[in-house]
Amino acid sequence: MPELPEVETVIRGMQSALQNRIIQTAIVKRHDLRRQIPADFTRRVKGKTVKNFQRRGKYILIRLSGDLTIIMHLGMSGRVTLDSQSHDGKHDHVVFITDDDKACVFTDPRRFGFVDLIHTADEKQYSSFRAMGPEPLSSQFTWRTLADAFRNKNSPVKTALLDQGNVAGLGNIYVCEALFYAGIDPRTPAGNLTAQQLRPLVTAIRKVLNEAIAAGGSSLKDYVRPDGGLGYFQHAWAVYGKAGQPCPACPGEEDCPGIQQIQQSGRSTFFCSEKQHFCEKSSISRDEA
DNA sequence: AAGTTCACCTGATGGC
DNA sequence: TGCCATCAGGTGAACT
Repeated sequence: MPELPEVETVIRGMQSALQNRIIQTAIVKRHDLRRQIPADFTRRVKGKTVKNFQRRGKYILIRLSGDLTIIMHLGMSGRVTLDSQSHDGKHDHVVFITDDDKACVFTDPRRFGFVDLIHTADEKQYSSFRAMGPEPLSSQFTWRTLADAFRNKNSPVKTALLDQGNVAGLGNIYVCEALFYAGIDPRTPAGNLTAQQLRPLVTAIRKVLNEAIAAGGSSLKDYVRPDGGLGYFQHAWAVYGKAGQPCPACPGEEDCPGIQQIQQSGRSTFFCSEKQHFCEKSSISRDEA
């Protein structure tokens, strides 16, 4: 399920349900997720107060009393259920019981996600965060920072945007969508892009993320928000998962081939080659960079 | 060294 | 009904 908008939706749900609650206990039913859950996890979080929540890229940070931070990642199939009525499902891995006797359950069939616990002071050194790029919805993210990150890169802009070291939180869906709105061919080498293309790209990234957050994320497969409601941004996808369908930007135009699907770095890319233009390397891009 | 492929794991889907 | 192949929102190690 989870790219930045889905993670943000999960955090907002957890925040309203768990903020200022005390963790009575945390039952770890399986330690062997993508990373091992620390053996002393339960002992260390028991009795702690949930202070607040933050997001870094696709990672959920849960601040506890005692200067501890739970780091949670949803992988491909991770879910969080609040006020859960049952937590004995096959893939229910961690259950938090709070002082209002409610259960918050972390479920992840594929176990690509994980739950970890660190001292808050060690966060900057945490391996996942050390080389992570700027938050795309922050003022730190500009066409200039993207230009710096893309300089001399030959990998396709689609692949470069998925690299969390260039910009944090983007995944396959929203990269396809953003490149569509920016009118950029996903096969363009990242280093070829000029300010002319990078400005609308930054705008498009912010637009798709903000709209998806407002819609409660995209519900794919059986993903639901922590409160049980469905996100509905999947209905707003322009290109993702729409191979063979008409391009929404050029309906009825004879020279529009419709949405095409290709593979890039082993992942599906959806785009319209009529609306999205390939950018040749220009001397201008080198001069500006 | 940058760029690509693969492995990690389970479930859903579709063809035969 | 079953069996097999393919695909899926992510990440990082192991290749070239």
